[in-house]
Amino acid sequence: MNVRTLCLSILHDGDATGYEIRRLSVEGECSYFVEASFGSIYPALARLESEGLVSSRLEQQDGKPTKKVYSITAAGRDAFVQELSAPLGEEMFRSPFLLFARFAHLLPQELVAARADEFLKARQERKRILEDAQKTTGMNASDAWVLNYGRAIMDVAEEYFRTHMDDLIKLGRAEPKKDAAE
Amino acid sequence: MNVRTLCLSILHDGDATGYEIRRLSVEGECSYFVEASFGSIYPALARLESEGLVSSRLEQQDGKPTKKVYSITAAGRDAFVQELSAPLGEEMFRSPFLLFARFAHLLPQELVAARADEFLKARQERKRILEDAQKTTGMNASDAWVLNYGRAIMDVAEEYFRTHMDDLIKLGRAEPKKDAAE
DNA sequence: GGCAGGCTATGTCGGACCGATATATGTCGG
DNA sequence: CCGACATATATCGGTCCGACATAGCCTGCC
Repeated sequence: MNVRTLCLSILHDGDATGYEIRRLSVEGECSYFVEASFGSIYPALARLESEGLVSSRLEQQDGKPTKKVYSITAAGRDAFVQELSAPLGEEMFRSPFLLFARFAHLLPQELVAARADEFLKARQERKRILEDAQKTTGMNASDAWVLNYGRAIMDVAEEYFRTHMDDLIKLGRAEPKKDAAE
Repeated sequence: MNVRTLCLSILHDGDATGYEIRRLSVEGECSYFVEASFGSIYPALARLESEGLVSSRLEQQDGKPTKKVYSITAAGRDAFVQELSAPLGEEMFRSPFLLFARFAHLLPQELVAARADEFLKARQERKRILEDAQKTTGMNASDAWVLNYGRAIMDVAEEYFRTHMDDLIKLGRAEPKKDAAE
């Protein structure tokens, strides 16, 4: 599941610029399971265009820079369905915080508490994005299913973390380098 | 949170070869939130050794190729704690299956059903690995906390998916290319 | 007025990382 | 006896991220 497929999936639902694709992938309804950076989106779009899977047109705007709007072609739609029919890649989950948490006993308690708080806030922000997306209209049944699945898990993840984070913080080292302050 | 830090985290708990680090990162208790391939582990270990953060010794075995066992040094432990004290990277979750699911209405129902089944099996396998890890002895409180957090979420994810996957499958296109079979 | 900062917008580049492959050794089953 | 599998190390091409470069326009502030 590469960036090319991600671009095709967004263009399948409507025209967009590279910038908009990036924003959708980071802040949109699917930001919790697909994401891509400019460094891969722009080259991917250029290659897709050279292969005839998307087309582009320049569009002037007043008060904003000229943008390059991409549209998916018939060949692009075919390639997209083809891609979805191929074997799927593995699910991937990376959490620097959980690696950090595994070594809480090596670290000062205040640091563990601060990181835990950041983590909770980040989780709540993600949840909020999903809730906002759920309010938008023009969503098909598949999108709704995926969104509901995501929300169900995020709700539990947040709830569980909120009620157990104190146990984690208690594992942190109390009063580290006390002498330095005296 | 790079591969170097992952290697240090494993070596912090005991000596290991590159091969063992890979196996732990893919099948171990933390495989659900950290993972790395040979292509990044071996170069990372070589660089860590050149920087004096780990040391290595060759160990002959009968019935198996000679292995290169790495140990963390005092400088390595310091660097590891330093790394954990630095700002953490973002959590990342990638799911080719959920992208697939968003377009279930474009795809034949049998394909959706097959992928959903694969997905459920993969989830159950992950859960099994975590349950096995929980049974092992010699686990500290931090490890136990992380493991409990992971299990809580995985249990819900599996349960929710199992009870809702039929709704997803129903969104698939019924009887595609029927004429070809007649 | 001017100018710093922020948003929109496109793009490049170095480095990190994955996945496949190469290589070697030994076991085990058919 | 040979292919399949497991252990073990290592490299390489290609993909992708994160930081940076560039540029126009808008807003707020002193």
